[in-house]
Amino acid sequence: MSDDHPRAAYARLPRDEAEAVAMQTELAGCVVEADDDSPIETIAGLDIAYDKDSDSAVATAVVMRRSDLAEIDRSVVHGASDFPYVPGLLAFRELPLLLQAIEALAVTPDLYVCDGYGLTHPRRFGLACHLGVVLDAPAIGVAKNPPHLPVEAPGPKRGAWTPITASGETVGCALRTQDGVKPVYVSVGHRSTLATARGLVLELAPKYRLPEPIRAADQLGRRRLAATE
DNA sequence: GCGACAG
DNA sequence: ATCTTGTCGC
Repeated sequence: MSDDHPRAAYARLPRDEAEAVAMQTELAGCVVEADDDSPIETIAGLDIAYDKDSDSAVATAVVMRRSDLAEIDRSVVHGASDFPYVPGLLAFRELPLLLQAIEALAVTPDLYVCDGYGLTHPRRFGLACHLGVVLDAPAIGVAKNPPHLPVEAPGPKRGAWTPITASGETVGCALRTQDGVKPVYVSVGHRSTLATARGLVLELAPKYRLPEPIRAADQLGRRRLAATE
């Protein structure tokens, strides 16, 4: 990313939905769909848990060592979302709190795994892309639900996958991480290729449907939210 | 043709 | 996202 685009500006909240869409359309050009040279040894899983009857939320980040998936760092940030959930604009709702959780970490992870889409997005700029571009760091997206695009179901075995295409371009893939379990939807966020992202997600999900860093962040957020009530 | 799209 | 525990099955 060049210096004429301050990262802080990318993280600011838009005044309305029209401006949000304009921001995404412009920033989509910043996404780098290629792997870094440096190896990925630490991975951060990110998530936000929302209180059922208030506007409070808890953003969590859990960093794991790639070699044995042991947790090496974690952070929890309590706050509230200023932006409503609007399909296609999830990043504006979650990014501010997620960035705070990341700042609270003691270590800088080599890769961020987001709960949601990366390039699998109407304007090819989902949460994982936005986060990756703002931090100028490798990021990928893992969603639990499929986009409204034609996707063939991958085979029943762990590791099976099918591409997700939009307008003739590959924007992600459906990946079966466990035998006979619903697939997850993987896409590039920033500074990664889909093949790398797919391989990593499979590697990070040796026992459950979701990658371990995401599972850990998810559980941590739920527990902290319940403990706060 | 329009609308449907993560959390 | 959230409401929700145990239970049936491999």
